[in-house]
Amino acid sequence: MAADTKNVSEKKRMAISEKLNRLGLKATPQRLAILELLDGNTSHPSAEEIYQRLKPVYPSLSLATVYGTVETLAKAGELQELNIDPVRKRFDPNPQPHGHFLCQDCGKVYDIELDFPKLDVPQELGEFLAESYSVNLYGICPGCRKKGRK
Amino acid sequence: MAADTKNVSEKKRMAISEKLNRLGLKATPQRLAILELLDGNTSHPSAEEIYQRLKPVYPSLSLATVYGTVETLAKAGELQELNIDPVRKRFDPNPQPHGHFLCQDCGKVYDIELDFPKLDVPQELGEFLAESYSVNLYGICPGCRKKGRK
DNA sequence: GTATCTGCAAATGTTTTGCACTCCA
DNA sequence: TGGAGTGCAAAACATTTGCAGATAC
Repeated sequence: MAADTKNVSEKKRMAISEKLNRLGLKATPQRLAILELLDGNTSHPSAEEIYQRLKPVYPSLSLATVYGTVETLAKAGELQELNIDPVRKRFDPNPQPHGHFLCQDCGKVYDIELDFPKLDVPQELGEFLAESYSVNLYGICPGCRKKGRK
Repeated sequence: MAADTKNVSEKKRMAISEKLNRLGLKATPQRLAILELLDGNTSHPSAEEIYQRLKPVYPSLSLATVYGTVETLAKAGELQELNIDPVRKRFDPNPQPHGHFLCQDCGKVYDIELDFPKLDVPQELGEFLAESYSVNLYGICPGCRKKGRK
């Protein structure tokens, strides 16, 4: 069991490592850790949250490195920066445009399915050239609605 | 001519003043100035830009007052705060949800028409209750495309 | 070996806050 | 006149930057 788990994360780490090299980026332990944390993560953490989660495991990790890494990865198209939260950037390992919902009660960001048409990007919109887009919703999430009903 | 212009802005100011009172807000010179500046303004200024524009006319105006005023007005539903620019909030006098385009070259924010369906808000989306939403596009604006082509 | 990357600390820029004073209703 | 609103200065955050030392390739 433990061996299996280890194999799985080994494999995952190797895949991430190769992906980084393919992008011309060095596969440093910090980058591996950040990408591994984000992989399949739907909590849309901020830079600070990523830092706090990894600090216990990589005590030498610096917040500036987290900022640098997510910026590099966003530019490489491996993840997206979300401007949904007015206070801080959030990061999403899924670089495809999709809807997000910010709960104004608990501050959590959720992926959300919309029947909005997908927009292919880059796309010409009149004389504007759109290279990416985002759909942000604001309101109350299911959990907070239940709490509110008390 | 000058008299007409004065009448027009007099009327406008009175309308704004009444609107504020209707909302239970005091019609202070600062609020009138901010609302008058924003009225019909499609440049989506930041708090700092509003402050810089009004400072020459109202030298005592404080940046904190600008922040307070736009927050109050946004809560009252009279304008909307845009989270499109990762660095600073922008303000739009049109409180209706509509598309925005941020030019990654010049930093200008444009209103944009989309054939995306309008979403009535508040709206139930599964168990989520959406109270507002925004569609943000990122790319290059017509002016910057022309410049880039040089 | 070397260009890239990291960590640290300081700087920057935006937004918020506390509080005394002012002024609109 | 009283409570809401303003201005000021300081504080609080999020993010960026410069640079010296470390390290992946």
